[in-house]
Amino acid sequence: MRNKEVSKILSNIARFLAMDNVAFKPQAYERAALGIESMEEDIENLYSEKKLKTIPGVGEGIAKAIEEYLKTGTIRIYEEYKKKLPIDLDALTALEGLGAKRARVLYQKLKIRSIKDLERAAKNHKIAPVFGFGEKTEKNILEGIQFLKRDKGRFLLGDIMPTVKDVFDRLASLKEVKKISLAGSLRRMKETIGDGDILIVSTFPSKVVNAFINFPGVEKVWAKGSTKASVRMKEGFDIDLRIVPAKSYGSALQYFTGSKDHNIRTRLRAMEKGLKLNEYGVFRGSKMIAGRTEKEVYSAIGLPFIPPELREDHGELNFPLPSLVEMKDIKGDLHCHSDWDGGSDSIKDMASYADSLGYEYLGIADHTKFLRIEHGLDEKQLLKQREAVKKITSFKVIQGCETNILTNGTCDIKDSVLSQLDYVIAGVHSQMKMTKEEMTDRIIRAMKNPHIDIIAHPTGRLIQRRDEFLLDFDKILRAAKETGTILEINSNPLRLDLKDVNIRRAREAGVKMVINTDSHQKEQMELMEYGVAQARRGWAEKKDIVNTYSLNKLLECL
DNA sequence: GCCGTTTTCGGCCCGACTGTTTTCAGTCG
Repeated sequence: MRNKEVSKILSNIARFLAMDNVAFKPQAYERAALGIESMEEDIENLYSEKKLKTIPGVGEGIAKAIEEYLKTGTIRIYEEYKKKLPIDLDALTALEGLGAKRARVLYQKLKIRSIKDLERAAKNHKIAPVFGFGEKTEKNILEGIQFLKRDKGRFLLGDIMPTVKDVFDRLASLKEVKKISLAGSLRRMKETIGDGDILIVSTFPSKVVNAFINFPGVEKVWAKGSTKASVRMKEGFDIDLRIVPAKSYGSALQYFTGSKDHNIRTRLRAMEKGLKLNEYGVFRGSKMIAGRTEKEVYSAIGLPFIPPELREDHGELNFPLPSLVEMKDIKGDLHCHSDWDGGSDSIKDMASYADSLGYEYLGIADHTKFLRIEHGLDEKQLLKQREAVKKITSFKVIQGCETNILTNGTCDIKDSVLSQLDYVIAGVHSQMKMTKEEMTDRIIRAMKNPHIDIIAHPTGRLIQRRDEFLLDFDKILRAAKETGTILEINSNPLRLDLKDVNIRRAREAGVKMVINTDSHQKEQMELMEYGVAQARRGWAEKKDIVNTYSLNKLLECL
């Protein structure tokens, strides 16, 4: 399958063409790249069947280019462009405010190929004198480089959300704000976020903008106008505010929520119906026929309301949409730690917190003995804890444990004790760099232990910190299905493991999942919303998630 | 370069903002 590489090359050609001010071809190449990226069939098969031109966006010229690439491994015009402009375009244009055209100018005038070259030139004040650049641009470039270095430009959803919610609440309380919503990737609940987007309808935009740029925590104002303002928060990320007229609120919200690919799809769908969709509304000719609400906008182009979490151009326009799991469906949290291990709160306090969240039950699953650093419990302590749990009558607590999957796939607690607990979670906490075969076998062996019900954070990733284990995930799914093992969706914003695409694969494989917070203190139970959001991004329905079940049904399946 | 209920030529999404310029290009979303 070479679809990805073909798509990437066409997309790069598009950028080169754009730099050359070639008209319309860039969009054509970009569109073809998009068409190839999103199609199911193998492009090499299509080529051998002489069906390249059936790909949307591919015609005579691009079909020839694809043929050239599949035959020779390269495309002549692409090689020529690369020779003419040997620059790290992806890295350079990742800088806020620097696009392809100015990157080209910088190469031609200053031989800048990389971020390193750029930083050196900016520090030596070589950028500002270049025609079209200036003092401010040079300063912005330097700041941009610092920003990229520090945070790679993206933030964890869970890190950014509390601050944005605070700004959101402050805005919402202004009497000049009539309507307000989150937008962008934050509304789609992506695991990492570039910046926060907030959309409002206001009777007095300038007043709102002025209030916004003076909120506590605002460190720098990038831009302020009558329809948008953009600031850097002291935490290091940006928040963009958009002000739109009420009659366009729905279309603007749809537009600014994205994703970009979803928007391209919806616009194409509108065009097919002889309509035009933009951030101002849905238009037939010059007549506006929808725009006030998102529902109205989708309906005008013949679509049901699509939940923001699904708007990734992953088929949401074509499939019957799932009825997504919601926060209110969650009846309990099965992966919480107490002060018996490294957690900070007593089982009783954890239980009353779960009660306050409106849950029906709480599962305590403390670490076991292999994890010394977490004060893991041994067999004796687990049985003792079991007695303690039984004494709690104010709220339904069930007892599990989070046992360790050792390198050979066995676990660190005897089966004779595991069998006495209400359920068992198992997770990999050591030796994470194994080969794909070894790690896959290790986890599957654990799944085959009849006492093990749930695999915690199955792929082991820490977002932006640690890669997933090497795993044959299809094999894992088959084993989970065979053994009836439940895969965890860990809600910790650093983990979100399973991640959205894997949740969808699990769901399609008929594997059950559980959304847990892995709380080590009671307040962390609030992280559930991030896990639910990822489950929604993975198209999960209530029936796919076992902690939406009532206690009896849950115990039956554990 | 692609595409077609505006159909084989002529249009392709486009408005806001910034920083540079001295009326606009580049970038972003």
